Amino acid sequence: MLLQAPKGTQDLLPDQVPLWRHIEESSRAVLERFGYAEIRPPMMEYTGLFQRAVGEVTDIVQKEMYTFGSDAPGKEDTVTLRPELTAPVVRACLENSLFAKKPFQKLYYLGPLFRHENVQKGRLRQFHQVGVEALGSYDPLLDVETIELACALLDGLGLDQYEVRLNSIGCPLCRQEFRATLKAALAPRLSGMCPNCNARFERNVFRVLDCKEEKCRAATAGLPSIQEHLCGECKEHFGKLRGALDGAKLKWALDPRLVRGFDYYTKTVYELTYPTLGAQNAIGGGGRYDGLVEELGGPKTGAVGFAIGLERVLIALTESGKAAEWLSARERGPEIFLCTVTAEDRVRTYALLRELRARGLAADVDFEGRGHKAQMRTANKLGARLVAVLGPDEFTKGSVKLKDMATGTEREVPLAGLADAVRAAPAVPSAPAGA
RNA sequence: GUGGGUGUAGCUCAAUUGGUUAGAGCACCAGACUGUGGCUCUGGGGGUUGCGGGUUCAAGUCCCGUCACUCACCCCA
Repeated sequence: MLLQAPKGTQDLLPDQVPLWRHIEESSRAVLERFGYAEIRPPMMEYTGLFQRAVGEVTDIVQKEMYTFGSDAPGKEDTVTLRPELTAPVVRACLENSLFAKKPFQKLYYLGPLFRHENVQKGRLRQFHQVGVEALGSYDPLLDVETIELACALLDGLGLDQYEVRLNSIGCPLCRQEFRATLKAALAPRLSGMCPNCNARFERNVFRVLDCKEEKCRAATAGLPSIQEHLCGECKEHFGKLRGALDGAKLKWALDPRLVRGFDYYTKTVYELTYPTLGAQNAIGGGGRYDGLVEELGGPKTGAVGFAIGLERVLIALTESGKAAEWLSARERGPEIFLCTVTAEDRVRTYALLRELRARGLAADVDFEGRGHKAQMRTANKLGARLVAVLGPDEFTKGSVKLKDMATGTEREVPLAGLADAVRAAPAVPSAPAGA
């Protein structure tokens, strides 16, 4: 291969773009129904933003960022292709003083992110997320809203196999206490655990809890849960959240081992998983991050958010058959395709085409110099609703036969009134027949 | 970074113990009383077997190297 797209990137070809637009449009409709407004931060940010927000010791910051473009050697002005969007959104809010006008903001985003990591199923270097950030409230009901919104986004696409896993990882205070307890309990058992967990013990003890190794699971089986170590405030918040969630009749499961990768999460964390996604079975995830806005130099602000991975949505959509279902049901193709008979007809036909388009109709014509029959085949393949054949006879008589491709019936209309006739023709959805 | 799997036509895949001119389905193109799509039938175009080297009378097949894709570990959406 002489030419190839960079590893972990992909071309979205014309036949798959409609599905992406479907995902995007469906998402926007749901998001706006929930009162969220779109924000579009740039594709790159100064590197320091992510270092501060995501955390120096995370994998993302340590080895997955695309960083480049310093103006001068030694200066701290390199930029990084955004590996996540919570930090950029918060930065944009602060920089543009959005809180001054309105202390409570409900925002959503939809677009590509970049992480330099090894690819596998459901994991790319350039990938897409739809996500929300609700900033300016500590209300547990807001946590509930975001969870329900995440579910509604999947529901809106007909995805119904997801599971919601929920946990609270407490505030920095109770978490620190729990970390100490956990380490103390784990230390004597380390020798019997996998090398990974030994590394996690230093890096991020909580991760030890969701190790898949049998011996590690056994070692952590009887360990204390974070649930028992939450401070009063965190416990109350989580209690209210759970109560409200039960009221919503949403199926969810408490998972005391659930932890999230970014430093900024506090209290509520949750994850939506989907079967058939492979090892990367999370289709979305999020949580509360009450400390981040202040950490980035803003006022003390409560906030919750989540992100859903669009490539993973697409996998779920495809493997559940929903994608094929949607594709076959959708309308497609031009309203009218003009077939010519002789080469001389082509210029006059093109003039007619121009007129139809000017009247707001989706119209098309052959550009490959194909025969008449082949033009009909093209019209059929494109999914054209109507076909008009324009040969010497038609231009002489000043009238043309308009063929309905779904029924095969034809009717005679005056050439001058073609646009009106196309408009008036009953709009039956047309798919290529016999497929 | 590490480990497994796979690279043959646009796509999905065949090809015996190494043995003629590397095949099929789909897709594409063209025809089937010369101005009408789908369905059917007939015909046609299309391959540096990822790339490079080696063994052999002979390599898609065996060996070495390399590249790519893919799945998984780590981590995440």
